[in-house]
Amino acid sequence: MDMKDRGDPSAPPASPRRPDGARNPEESRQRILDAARAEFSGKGLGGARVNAIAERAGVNKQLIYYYYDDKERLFGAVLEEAYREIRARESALDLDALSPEDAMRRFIGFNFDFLVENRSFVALLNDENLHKARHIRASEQILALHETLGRTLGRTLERGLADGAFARSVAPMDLYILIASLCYFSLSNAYTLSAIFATDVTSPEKLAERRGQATEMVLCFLRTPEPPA
Amino acid sequence: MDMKDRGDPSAPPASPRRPDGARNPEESRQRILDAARAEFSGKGLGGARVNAIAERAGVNKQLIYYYYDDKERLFGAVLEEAYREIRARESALDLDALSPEDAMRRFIGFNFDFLVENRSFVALLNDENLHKARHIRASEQILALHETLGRTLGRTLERGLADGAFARSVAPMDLYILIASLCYFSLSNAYTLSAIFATDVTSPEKLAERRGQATEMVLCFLRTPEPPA
Amino acid sequence: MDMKDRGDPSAPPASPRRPDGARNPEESRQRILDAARAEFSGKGLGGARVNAIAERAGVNKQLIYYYYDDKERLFGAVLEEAYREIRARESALDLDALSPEDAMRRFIGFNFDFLVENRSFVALLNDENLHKARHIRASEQILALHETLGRTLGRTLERGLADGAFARSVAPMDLYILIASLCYFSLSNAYTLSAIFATDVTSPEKLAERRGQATEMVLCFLRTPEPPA
Amino acid sequence: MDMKDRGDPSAPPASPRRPDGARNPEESRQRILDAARAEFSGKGLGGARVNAIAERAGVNKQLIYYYYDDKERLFGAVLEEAYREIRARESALDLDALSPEDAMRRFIGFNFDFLVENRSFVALLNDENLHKARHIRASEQILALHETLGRTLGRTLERGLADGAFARSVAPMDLYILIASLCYFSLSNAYTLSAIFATDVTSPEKLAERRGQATEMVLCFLRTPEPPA
DNA sequence: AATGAATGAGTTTTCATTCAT
DNA sequence: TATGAATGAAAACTCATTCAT
Repeated sequence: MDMKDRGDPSAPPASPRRPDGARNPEESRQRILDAARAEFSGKGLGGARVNAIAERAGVNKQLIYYYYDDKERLFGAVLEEAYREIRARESALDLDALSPEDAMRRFIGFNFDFLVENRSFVALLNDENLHKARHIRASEQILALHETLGRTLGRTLERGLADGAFARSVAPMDLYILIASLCYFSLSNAYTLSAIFATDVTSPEKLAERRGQATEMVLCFLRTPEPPA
Repeated sequence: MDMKDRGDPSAPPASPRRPDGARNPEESRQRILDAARAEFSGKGLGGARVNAIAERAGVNKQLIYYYYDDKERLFGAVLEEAYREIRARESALDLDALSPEDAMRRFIGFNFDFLVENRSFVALLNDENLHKARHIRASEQILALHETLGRTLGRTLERGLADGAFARSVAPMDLYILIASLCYFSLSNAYTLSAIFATDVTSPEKLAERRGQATEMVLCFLRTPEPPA
Repeated sequence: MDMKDRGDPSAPPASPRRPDGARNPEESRQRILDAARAEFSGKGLGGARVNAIAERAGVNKQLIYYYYDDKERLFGAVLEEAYREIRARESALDLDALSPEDAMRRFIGFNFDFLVENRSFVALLNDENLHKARHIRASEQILALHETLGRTLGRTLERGLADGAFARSVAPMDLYILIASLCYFSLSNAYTLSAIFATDVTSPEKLAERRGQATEMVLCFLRTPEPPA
Repeated sequence: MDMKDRGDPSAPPASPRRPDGARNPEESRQRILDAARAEFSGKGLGGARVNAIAERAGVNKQLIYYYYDDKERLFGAVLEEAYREIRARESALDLDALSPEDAMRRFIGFNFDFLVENRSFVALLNDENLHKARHIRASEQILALHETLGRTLGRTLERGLADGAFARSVAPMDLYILIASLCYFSLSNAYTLSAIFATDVTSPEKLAERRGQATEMVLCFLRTPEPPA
């Protein structure tokens, strides 16, 4: 768990030029993307300022338009990169190599940890929902990333049902949503919850505790046979 | 379950005047509040337009300033009203009159249903988190509303532990967060989830199913004794 | 010939407020319109600067948007007012009270003089043609103004044919276009013609001469029977 | 009448390279000029976009600056080429070989036809007038092209007066302007006229008719002796 | 001869807010 | 209590032009 959230690179390197002064288009693009992610996750699409992004990135504002056309598309590109990252890491979990229960623990733990360490992704998603997922739906890339999402989880589930580790049958999508709920909510709503309970609900201790509870909860659920209706 | 979400009153009554032509300050205030809620929940604080709110409310823009001083305070007032409503209904549940398990089912069901029927509240909270709960923290009223939040849930929990219905001890706040997670996430992230899974995750059927799963999950969890660490 | 071209009011009154300091929305609107006409006719729609219009009008720039929504619509409003003026004056000519030949002379003379004194109208029309008459076609008002345009000219023509003053039958629209050509071109192309001929083609003497020639030309044409094809 | 208007080459050849892959500076220059003419005549100097010109020409934007320094000079070059063409064709008419009346018919017909087939030239001139003929006056080449313009027409006029074909003495420049008026106006103002009269004033039939009328008008005028003042 | 990257100045437009009645 | 007029600051975006290769 050594990932770093690109969400808030407070100290932008002075210039996108290479030490030798040469231009570096690839780096420029990436710096813009990083700065945009920080700005968007902190202020939302509407609240983000293109000016601020340019400053954070240390590039001329117009360069943003040169590469990304407009704010909307930049937002889409940021989302795309963020999704690509989580899905890539998820694919690397190699759940099939673990026992169903361990695989499930690992999947839940990964999701929890990823969100904790990528708080900006949480903020991005919230905002994307405000905009009715407009950018996601416009991005074939993002949609393609998720075609296999249910698959891995589904396989683990089936293996568990087969070997008796699990006793309840759930649709993979539903299971995914339940898991994501438990990982996501206390981060997405960290500020309101903390205000209301007058305590920091994202302190390391609380997070550790909640990570355990989420895992437990899902496993309890899967282990218990569905009660007869 | 007959509550109506004030979130989107698309057709504003023609005028805040009463039939007899007299002015009606209370109604004006409320119309502004309703319009603001619709606008804020649809566009966020940053994306909402004071102009649009005035139009929705069918009042002059300046009247908004007359009553609410500025956009921020208007947002705060909207939040306040929304919180007041959910907490008031929650208090009316009379959990103590039910068996611990039934009380727990009722509490979860209520939360689930309330959010389903008040999608605008979900949107409002998301946005408030983007702003680091600034308005909530500034509102003594909202904070006061929550002083007893853990209490009722805690009592139910203790009753269940006492009579053997529950076997696991959780801090009421943590339990509340777990429950809220399961109720809230698929609504707050309905658009992104629906896009990604290429299906409507908030169809009535899916919602009913998820309501059941959330309840089951929490009860399984509470019934199962904590495994020895 | 005492009309004044509103095209270039170089010295804008300092403020749209009345001497007593009161606001004066009607005057504000008109000042914006006048300033816009000057700016548009001098620079074209694309070259005109909203800023410059605001300064000329002595009003806040935003007021322009308050009244006219955007630059395009402002341009349309300017066109509309200009067309309304020429057509109103034209209607006031009372051609039916004159002999056909005098009526024709008067019509031609009026058109010539109007354009000379409203050079900004000529510039406006040129620009509108660059934009494929987009604004005219969008304006029902302008279109309505012209429904009777051919009528008056047609009547004069017929009267002349009836009493033998004229010997050639032309469609009123065609006649109108021929007349307008002779009045319009040396004004619309004054700069290029003057450059090419290294002389001022719009000197008062030249204009007077051309006015006479245009009249003569049309009358010669109308008096001469159409040669057998 | 087989000339083609370079005004709107919508499909730019794929590349300025020759089939053998070699660079082709002369072609690049010409492609830029053609693209510029299309863009300028469609949008005006102010509305034209250097970017768009580059795209139309299929060359890199910077190449435009390499060859033409800036937008203004490019516009001047376009004008220059356009003027060169019309004057060259005009010189080739060989009016002196015809009877005065035929020569006059030919001159008028040529002007009419040239403008019909070079609508972009008309648009260019309109725009140049918006800019007070700045570019023409700056171009010695263009000015030189016109030194003899009045000459040919003047000779035809004199021949006609001498042999009695014409009865009216006009300054060649004035005659030129009258002729040009009749040829130019319904093209320069085609859109506004068509809008106002709710008909296409540049349909082939209308054009043919107007061509005849213009010729007739000028000849009537020249044949009729000036009335005593 | 030709190109992709980068920029600075400016443009329209938006928007919360205040003025004056 | 309610409104139409007016404003200043800032926003996104545009565009001709230059840099560096």
